[in-house]
Amino acid sequence: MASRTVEDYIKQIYQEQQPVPGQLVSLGRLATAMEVVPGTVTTMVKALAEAGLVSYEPRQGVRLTPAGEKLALHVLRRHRLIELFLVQVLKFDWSEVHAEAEELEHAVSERLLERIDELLGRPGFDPHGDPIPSAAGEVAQPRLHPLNAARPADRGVIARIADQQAEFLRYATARGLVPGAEVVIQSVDVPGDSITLLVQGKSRTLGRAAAAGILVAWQPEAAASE
Amino acid sequence: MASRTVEDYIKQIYQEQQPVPGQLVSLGRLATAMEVVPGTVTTMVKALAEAGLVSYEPRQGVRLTPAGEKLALHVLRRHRLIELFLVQVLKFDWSEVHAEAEELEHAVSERLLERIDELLGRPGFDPHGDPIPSAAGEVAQPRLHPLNAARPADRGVIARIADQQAEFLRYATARGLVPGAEVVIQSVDVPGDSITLLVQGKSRTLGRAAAAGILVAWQPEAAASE
DNA sequence: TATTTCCCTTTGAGTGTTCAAAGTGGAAAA
DNA sequence: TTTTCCACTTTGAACACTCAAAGGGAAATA
Ligand SMILES: [Mn+2]
Ligand SMILES: [Mn+2]
Ligand SMILES: [Mn+2]
Ligand SMILES: [Mn+2]
Repeated sequence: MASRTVEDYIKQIYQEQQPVPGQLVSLGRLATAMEVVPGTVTTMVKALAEAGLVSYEPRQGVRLTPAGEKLALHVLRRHRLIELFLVQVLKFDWSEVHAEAEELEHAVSERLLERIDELLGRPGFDPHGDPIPSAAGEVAQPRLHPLNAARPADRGVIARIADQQAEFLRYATARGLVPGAEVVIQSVDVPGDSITLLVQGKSRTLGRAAAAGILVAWQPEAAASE
Repeated sequence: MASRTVEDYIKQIYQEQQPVPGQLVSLGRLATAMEVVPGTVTTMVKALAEAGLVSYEPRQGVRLTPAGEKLALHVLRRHRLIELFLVQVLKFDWSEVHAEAEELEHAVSERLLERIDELLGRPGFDPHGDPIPSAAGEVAQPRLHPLNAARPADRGVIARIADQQAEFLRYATARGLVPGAEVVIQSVDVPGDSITLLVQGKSRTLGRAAAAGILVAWQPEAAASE
């Protein structure tokens, strides 16, 4: 059985290499993310390589092996199912489930996870819109785009909040910027570094940086073919 | 924060010294219960004493300090609330919740525990009839008696199953011997080492050893005053 | 009283995870 | 080309937990 520490390292490597699967993750990046000194990561990564979970290229970085990726997806599945369970069954706010899931993901048995999955109706996405890997390790990858790349008159549905800091999630909730909400872009102010959009009948303006944390599935424009 | 290991040792010491609170628990007993070699317990107990959780009398045994007892009750509260939650909300069988709770009791936050307690309606007893300590550390101690000490015509309600091995719990379930069930003693066969009683309209016979694992709250006899 | 026995303790060692601090490789700057 | 610099690695040590095996205390037995 992988220890709690190993599970967290593998999950972190998966997330750091997400943008470009198969990409090398530098150990410095990992050290920052795991909040340990660089020497600790070097030691740990050698152990992970020994266990066959990563391939390690000294001074270049690490990347997950198939076994590592399988483990990462299992941990992510636990994490995200637990977050959804906490929100739907125990009425937690979506801004406070992450820390809790970070612990519980290492403690739930397969049997309990299966019960939770069943009770929730085999959901595909967690409260933040992140896809929940299936028990077999498959992940949905909907084509989403950050709000900051939108153009006026674009119309779509918020699918995912990438910035999951508690403060940002509370900010987003207060403005109706939650997965499932329909949005229409009203204007993009390039010099002003902001974007204005219509959500739930209200006009909202937010900066580019904030907009970058919100991912939208755009509706295909009826007029523009191809 | 007490580690998982420390919490388990302290809980075990509490349970071993339960029959006579304040009693010394021998390290050998503890080694058997924790499934480690005796030397490990000696080392660990010194650390627990150092942390102020137990008082250690070399070659005599250990006993919890007030701080140790407080910790034990907190862990037991988590364990028992989790067991009840698994049975009531996730529809686990009461014979399979123990192992799960043994892990989760170290992973749930105070906030999550509070939600569970609230959702369950601040219950006083777990699925096996064990009292759930309050957040303040108070435990109900109903006066219960083992079935093997019953006399013919005694009448009462099963309150607790002390033998919590999965196999015994399934055996008990199949015969209606569960907390809340009314029982009337029909006969006690001393040479035959068995006892016969009426449960849910059915007559059941069980051996003394099995009867000892079932605790009953007897109804005061109407006829006998004093 | 002398001996045996059993439990408990001590010692030395190993694993997993971490840090502080010193050392090194190699890309980038000069 | 040479130097500088930063990221990475190495080394030595600590902490929590564990075991195997040897040593010791004192109650029970003879
Ligand atoms: Mn999360
Ligand atoms: Mn975690
Ligand atoms: Mn239990
Ligand atoms: Mn436990």
